[in-house]
Amino acid sequence: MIEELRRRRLPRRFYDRDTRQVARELLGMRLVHVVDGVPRVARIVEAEAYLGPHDRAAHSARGLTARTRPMFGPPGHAYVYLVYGLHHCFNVVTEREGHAAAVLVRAVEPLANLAGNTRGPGLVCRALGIDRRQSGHDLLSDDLFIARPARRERFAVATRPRVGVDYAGAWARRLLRFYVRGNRWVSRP
DNA sequence: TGCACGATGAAC
DNA sequence: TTCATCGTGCAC
Repeated sequence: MIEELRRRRLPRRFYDRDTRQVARELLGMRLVHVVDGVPRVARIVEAEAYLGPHDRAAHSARGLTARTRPMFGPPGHAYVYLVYGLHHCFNVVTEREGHAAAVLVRAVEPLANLAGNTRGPGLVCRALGIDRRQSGHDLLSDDLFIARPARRERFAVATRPRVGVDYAGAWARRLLRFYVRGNRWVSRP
């Protein structure tokens, strides 16, 4: 199964595009983390786009720091950070190097070797075994990557404001959160 | 060196 | 609605 998933791994050019487009198309994709030789597999059902330094809700809006460095790097890499001192959030870096945009994976549907709740970004990381040691990790690697499903899946996409960014003024009201309509694993339908 | 504050989750 | 909990970023 793991070789099949690796064959369907998304190429660099998938990530090197408009961040909203990437966020929307990430829905339905398989997020895979191999832990102790066991592939944990989940279907992405909710994601948020963070457009770049001009986006007041994005971490890159406060400039390049040791923490946010991966956001400023090439697309197709992980950006993982700690929020509220206890939860990790997994992001996918998008667009050309230097653009500093990313997509936050907010919820996934468990498919294989996952235990527990996955409705929310902190819970996604807990279930998949992701923490900030994975920040900067290449998503074209063999142990942490995103793959296409074996067959096309049809679903409707809902668009909403992002969660937890009220401090960002008008940017908080932008419709940059996408999820699979009707999916029971979405964190906030 | 100190301090205010989260791209959250769980309990009440 | 409240609170846990600590790395980060920026003010002294």
